[in-house]
Amino acid sequence: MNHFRRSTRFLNVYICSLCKSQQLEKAEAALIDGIRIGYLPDTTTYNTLIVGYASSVGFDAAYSILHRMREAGCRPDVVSYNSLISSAGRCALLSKSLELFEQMHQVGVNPDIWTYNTLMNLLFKYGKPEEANRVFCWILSNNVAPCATTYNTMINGLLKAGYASYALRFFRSTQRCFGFTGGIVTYNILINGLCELGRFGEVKRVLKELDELGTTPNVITYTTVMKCCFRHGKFQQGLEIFSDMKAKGFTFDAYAYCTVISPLIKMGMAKEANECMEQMLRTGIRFDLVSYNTKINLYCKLGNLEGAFRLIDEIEKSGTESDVYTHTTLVDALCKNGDIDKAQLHLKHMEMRGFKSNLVACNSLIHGLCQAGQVGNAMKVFKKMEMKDSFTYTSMVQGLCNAREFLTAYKLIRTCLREGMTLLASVRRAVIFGLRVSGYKRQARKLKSEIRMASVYRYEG
DNA sequence: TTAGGGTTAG
Repeated sequence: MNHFRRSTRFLNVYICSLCKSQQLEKAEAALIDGIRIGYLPDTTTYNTLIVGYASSVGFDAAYSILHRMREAGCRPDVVSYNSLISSAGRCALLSKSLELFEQMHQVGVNPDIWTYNTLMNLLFKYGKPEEANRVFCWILSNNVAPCATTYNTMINGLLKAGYASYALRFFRSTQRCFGFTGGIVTYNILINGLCELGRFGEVKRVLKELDELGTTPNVITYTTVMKCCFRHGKFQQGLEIFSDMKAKGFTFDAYAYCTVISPLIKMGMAKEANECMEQMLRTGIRFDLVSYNTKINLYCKLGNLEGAFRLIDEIEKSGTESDVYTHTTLVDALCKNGDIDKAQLHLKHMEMRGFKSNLVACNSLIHGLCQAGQVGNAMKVFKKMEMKDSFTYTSMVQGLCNAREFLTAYKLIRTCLREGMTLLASVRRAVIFGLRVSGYKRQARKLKSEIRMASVYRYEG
């Protein structure tokens, strides 16, 4: 008996390593070979396959393992259900996750703290913070012991839902009532959430608290603060953090590299970004989709569009699906290159592949059409767009000014202001100047005063 | 089997 148990354990370890490297066919073959020579698969074997199928194929494939498991006489346990609940959530199937939670009760499998943590996380992720909070209260009232992940999930979810003050109060109360001190993960969650909300004073206080606790910041802490600096225009400070990380000997992962490469591209420092990318390639890091998208963006900015398109094949060969970022980056590059026809063709290609029309791609197209002097065509795209933002209006108004259609630009800019959006100052000035020199002095005065009023309103708001 | 950082447009 012990012999079989030990052998099954070896079989499970082997199947697990195959699943992790996405070799599902080999994992299935190992299972068949194992049975043939008398190593009976157990619940852990099938749980391993659930995780393998969930990460490489998808929820349905993972769910089908549950039936195979029962047919083989193995009873699904809490790990089987937790893995499936999590997989359904990753595939945007929240109702399926909740269904599986119900099913657990019906078949007599008791949920554990992992089940509740996963559910809470999914409820926050899909915009249901009240329900996530109800799960937390349920945990407490039913004497299930929360763990660090439970508190961290609550803090993260509350911050992402915009309840920063409540998240901080929640953290303080877990410290007081449950003796939860919080570790580096908690502090990283707090720093990231507060950075996203622009509450830099509190970020500084949290960083100080981390230091006082004697906890060493890790690569995630640094990456988070660095991104925050770049996002708020503090490029020099961001680059200093990057140098500091190198000096301290941090091992850079794909997240850290992408965090620094993208702002370098944005700042027009393509040469430096390329050096950083080459460094990233030298480390042999496995490229995931975001890394590939960053590389595609870099190639586009270096003018290597052919190389950028070749990278799509590389992505697909690596077994990853390209996404809306991949294609939108290419549409923008084609527009900037003046290849408007190719950009429009690529947009059609995106639609055929099931990508919905997206704001960024339309904005790039409007900008490209205006730059190419096709203001009429740009206006057609503009009118068809269901959603517009300040980028849309800025490009369109700029295009109209270049075409000396100041009255139309005047009407658009007023709509934009009414909707509470801002335009680049240079574009606002161009419209006012254009109106004046074209003899529309009254409209120019009116617009100037409306712009002033809108800025006062925003300031007071 | 659960929680934290990275990608596109004016």
